[in-house]
Amino acid sequence: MTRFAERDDLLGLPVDVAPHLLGAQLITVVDGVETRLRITEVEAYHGKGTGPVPDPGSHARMGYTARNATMWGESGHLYVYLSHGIHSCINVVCGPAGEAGGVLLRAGEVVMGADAAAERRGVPTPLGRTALRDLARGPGRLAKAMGVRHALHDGIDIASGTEMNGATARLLLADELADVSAGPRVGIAGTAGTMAFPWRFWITGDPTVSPFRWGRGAADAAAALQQAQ
DNA sequence: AGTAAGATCCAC
DNA sequence: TGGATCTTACTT
Repeated sequence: MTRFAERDDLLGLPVDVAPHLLGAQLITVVDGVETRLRITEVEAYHGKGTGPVPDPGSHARMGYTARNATMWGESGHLYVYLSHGIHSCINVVCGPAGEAGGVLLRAGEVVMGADAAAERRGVPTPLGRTALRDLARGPGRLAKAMGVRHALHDGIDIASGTEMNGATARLLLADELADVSAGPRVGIAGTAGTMAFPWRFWITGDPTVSPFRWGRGAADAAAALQQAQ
């Protein structure tokens, strides 16, 4: 925990950068309130033309669109998108400008500002052990707990720490690589959600890691695979 | 213009 | 297990 992430730290392929974000801290200051999150679970997403193989599960799989524009920009910004019309989710953009890629922050432990996070989540305080564990367990909960919203903060820069709509965000890197496990991504249809893309990474044994759930297409693919054997 | 599906969460 | 809730992107 010695220094903030710079743009160059995030210049690699998302799948290579992702494990290094485990154990790092995302720090937000929203309307003067600081919250710190120890990141425990992430997923890598590439774009069209990014990396040696195409990623069929990425928002940027088909190329540049208005929605995924931030993914194509320079590293160190946050791609914040709306999921299912309800939930904001946070990605750390990786790779050089002109190449799409990001690391989705799926879960973490709130290590500072838990009361403010609970208020944003609508969770009653004081927080019990389970409520504290669940505060940022899942990508939608995580963004809400940190006060980051799609409409306000898509594109916010964590490398410069520049303010955007009342918020700043930074990333404090971990000193050492965590004990990392890898597996299929959550909620992704088809092959992209199977072990063909083991691009979900988490800190082994950490209680804040979100419970695994097969994506619809992934479940179908797995069933078809079982059938074939 | 219409529609289907979605990187999710919560209550039943 | 299904409904909420709405945006995006693809089809007619």
